[in-house]
Amino acid sequence: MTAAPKRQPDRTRQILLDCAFEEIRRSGFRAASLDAILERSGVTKGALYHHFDSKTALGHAVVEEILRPWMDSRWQAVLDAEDLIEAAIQFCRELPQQGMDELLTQGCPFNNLFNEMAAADAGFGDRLQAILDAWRAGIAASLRRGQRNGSVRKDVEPVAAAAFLVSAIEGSMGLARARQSRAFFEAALQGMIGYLQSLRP
Amino acid sequence: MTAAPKRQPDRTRQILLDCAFEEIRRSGFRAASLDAILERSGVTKGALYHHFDSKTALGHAVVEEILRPWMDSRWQAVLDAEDLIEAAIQFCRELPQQGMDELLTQGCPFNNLFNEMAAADAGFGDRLQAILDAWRAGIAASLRRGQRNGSVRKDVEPVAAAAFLVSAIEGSMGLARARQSRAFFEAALQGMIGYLQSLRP
DNA sequence: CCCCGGACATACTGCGCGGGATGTAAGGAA
DNA sequence: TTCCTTACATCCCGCGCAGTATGTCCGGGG
Repeated sequence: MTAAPKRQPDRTRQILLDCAFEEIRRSGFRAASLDAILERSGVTKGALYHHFDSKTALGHAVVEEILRPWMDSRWQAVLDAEDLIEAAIQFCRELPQQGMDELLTQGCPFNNLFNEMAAADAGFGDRLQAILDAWRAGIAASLRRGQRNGSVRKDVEPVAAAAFLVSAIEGSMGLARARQSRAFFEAALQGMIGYLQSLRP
Repeated sequence: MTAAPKRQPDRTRQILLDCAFEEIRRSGFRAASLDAILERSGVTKGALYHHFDSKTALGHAVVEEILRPWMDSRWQAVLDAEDLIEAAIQFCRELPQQGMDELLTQGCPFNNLFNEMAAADAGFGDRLQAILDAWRAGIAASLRRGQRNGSVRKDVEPVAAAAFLVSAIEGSMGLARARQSRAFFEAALQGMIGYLQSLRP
C-alpha cells in the first residue's frame, strides 16, 4: 500500500473550506471560532494562515466555492422544470418530509450569512448579492417562460414576483429557524402554495 | 428656578433603554457595545449595572418596554382598518415616500433581533415570539373579519396567509436592508401588492 | 546529494469587551 | 442631626479571540 503523502495543499484547503462552512452555518461568521474550525479539521493555525490571509478571506472563499454551488444545486431542479409553479408547489409539499429538520435547526445558510454580513462587509455583500441576483433572475426567467407557454398569468410582473417570492422564502426560513418552529414553517408553506396557485391563469 | 434633582432613577433607566435600543438597532445585540451606550446616554457603567443585572437583562428589557410598543404602534392602524387589504396596499404604496430610508439603512429592528438572538437566547426568543404571535394573530383576525364582510376570499386560510405575509414582509426587509437596495425593496413591494390583490374575491 | 521554497506546526501577543469590586454622595425616615 | 438605603461613579480584571512571529520539515529541481 502506498502511504498517503503528508503534504496535500489542495486537499488541506478543501477541508478547511468544508469545515469553515459547517462552523459558519452553525454559529454565523462572526461567532465562528477559528479554533473550532481547526479542531474539527485537524489542521493547524499555521496551515490556515498559509492558505488564507485572514478569517475574512476564508469566509469569502467559502461563499464563492461552497455556498454558491450549494445554492445552485438546491434550486436548479425547480427552476429548470417546464412548469415552474407545479414544480414549486411540489417542492413545498415534499419539504416537510425530507430535509426539513436540517433547515429548521440551521436555517438557510445563504440567508443567515446574508443577514449577518452583507451590510457589514462589502466583500461578503458583493459575493452574496451575485448569488441572490442569479437566483432572482432565474425565477424571473422561469416565470416569463411560463407566461409564454400559458402556465402563468400574463399580468404578473416577473421581476416583482421573483423578488416577492425570494423574500417570502428567505423570510419564512429565518422566522422558522430562529424558534425551530415547525408549525410556523408549515403554515408559511401553506400560504406560499396559495400564492403560487394565484399565479396561474 | 428649581434645580433638577440629581437622582432620577426612572429617567435614568428610560434613557438607558432608549439608547440601548438605538445601539442595538444599529449594531445588533452582540455587537452592541455597552461603552457606546454609556457614552451616548451620558450614564456610567455603575449606574447601568445598578439598574440591570447584565447586558442580556438590558436587552430583554429593551424588547419588552421599547420594541413591543414600537411594533404595536407601527401596525395598529393597518390591522384596525375595516378593509385590511385596502389599508395594506395603501401602506405599501406610501412606504417608498415616507420612512423608507430608515427602514433601508437599519431594517426592521424586530426582524434583526429575531434573527440574531431568538435561537441563541431563550429569554430573547420567548419575548420576541410573543410579539410575533400577537402580530400573526392580529393579521389572521383581520383576514377573518374581511372574510365575514366580503372583502377577502373565503378559501383563504387566515393562519397560513398570515404566516406567509409576515414571512414576506420580514424577508423583504432583511434582504433589502442588507444591501441597502431600494430597487429590490420596491420590486418586493410590487409583488406584495399583487399578492394582496389576489386575496380579494 | 544538496538545497531552497513552499507547506505546515507551535507559541505568543494584543486588544476589546463584559463584568465585578469598591468607593461616594444624595435623601428620606426616625 | 443621624443613619442607612438607594443611586450612582471609577477603576480594574479576566477571558476569548484574531492574528503573528518564528521554527521545522518535506520534496522536487539541479
